[in-house]
Amino acid sequence: MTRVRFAPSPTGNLHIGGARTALFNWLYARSKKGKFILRIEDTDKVRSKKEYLDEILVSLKWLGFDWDEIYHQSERFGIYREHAEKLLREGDAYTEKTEGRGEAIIYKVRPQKIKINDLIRGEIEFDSENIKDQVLIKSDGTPTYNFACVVDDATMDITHVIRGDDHISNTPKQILIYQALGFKIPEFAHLPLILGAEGGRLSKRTGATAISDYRKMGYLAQALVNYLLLLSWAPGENREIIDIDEAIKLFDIKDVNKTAAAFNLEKLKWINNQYLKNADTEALTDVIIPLLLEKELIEKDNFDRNYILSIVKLFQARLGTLADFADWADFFFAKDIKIDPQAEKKFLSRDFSREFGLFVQKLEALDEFNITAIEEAFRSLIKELSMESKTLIHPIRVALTGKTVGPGLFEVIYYLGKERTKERLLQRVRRS
RNA sequence: GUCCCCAUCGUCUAGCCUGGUCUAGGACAAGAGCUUUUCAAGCUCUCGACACCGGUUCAAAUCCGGUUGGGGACACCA
Repeated sequence: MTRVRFAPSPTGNLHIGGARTALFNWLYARSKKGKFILRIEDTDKVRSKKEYLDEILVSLKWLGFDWDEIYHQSERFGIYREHAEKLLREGDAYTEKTEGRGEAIIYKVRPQKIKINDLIRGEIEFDSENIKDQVLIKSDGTPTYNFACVVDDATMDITHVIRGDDHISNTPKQILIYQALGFKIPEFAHLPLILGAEGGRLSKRTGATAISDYRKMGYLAQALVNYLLLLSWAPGENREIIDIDEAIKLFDIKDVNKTAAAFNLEKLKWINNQYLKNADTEALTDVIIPLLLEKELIEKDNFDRNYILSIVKLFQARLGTLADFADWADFFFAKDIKIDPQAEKKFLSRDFSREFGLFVQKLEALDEFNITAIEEAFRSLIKELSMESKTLIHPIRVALTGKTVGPGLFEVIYYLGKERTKERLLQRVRRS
């Protein structure tokens, strides 16, 4: 039975890199019909925080990575000590006393070559002469990362250790301990790192890194997972949009790339748009409503869901993120619209009192207020005024929406309704 | 400094294992145009890469070696 694990440390939020490691472990487990185990590496009592743990679990669930078992290292200190004492008895480790502190247990590294056969990279060889003796149990009684990791992976029957590239140099140290303890050595697969846009380490400066931040920014979990997947694996046949169930079928750890990949927000946004435009509009409306409430564009228990649904439909194909909706469609909900100063300057610096006034009259005269009728009214007006349609369309759009971009004008007018359209246009009419 | 990993368009990648079908394919971004109602949607087109040097071979993006470049690790952090 394949057993893999994701072992986050609750000393910070779940970030892009961690999510990617979790993704490949989870994907591997599901593709092999094995188990995905979550292990919380909370041996650092000072830096580990409950709120980080909660955030990590919520983010993993949001991404859809359900786990089969969960363990906390802080509950297993006895197990680590037992194993360390075994090494002590067998002469593979020694103790060292530091002033003012307790006694540390240290593993004695003996000369040898260490080979690992990485599932992604092939054979990697190390010489133990480059490895110092390893502290197993610190003088405060807590285990070190490399030791707890080995004891846990072995006792939890982990068959495949899939983790970031940055752990390659930990691997020989850990193999030494596996051997000393007589444990079976698991398979290793080291994933390439994700770099920031400028090639360096992924940091706050190169964009938000916490998964919860992407959620807040309006990215869909499926889109984020899809993007992360593409960062070092390709489904083939030039496909980019792939749902997780299909990825489970096609995934093979051997196909994972060796090269570090730069994180690119533009592409993430594009993928997010692909998911957004294909999303079920009803479901999309339900996730958008809370965002509108938050922005106070609608009031709790006092909004027309069907109306919101029709507006969502209007914007769905062009949204980059969910947050874009509130920014782009605000004029459908706000009482006082914000006019973009640039737009005002460009399209409303001249007086359109006459044109707007006449257009309002045309709209008033309509028997039926629908998109076709509105367009016909507009077309007849520009004909009478011998104007080009765009010279009037843009000013009207800015007066109604405050923006230079948006859905088709006649749809905007229709969904805005006759009253609000009139009101916003007449605000621009100077009485003489 | 020592050890380790990596190297195809600006970015993500396909191809590499099993050399010829590669004047290297796709996507994002960028640029141009169309959509005579905008673009932040759609469509069309353009720009753009096998890091370098040597070797093996009839033939190398593909195999081998080196150089250069990038990244990572060297804690009683995880």
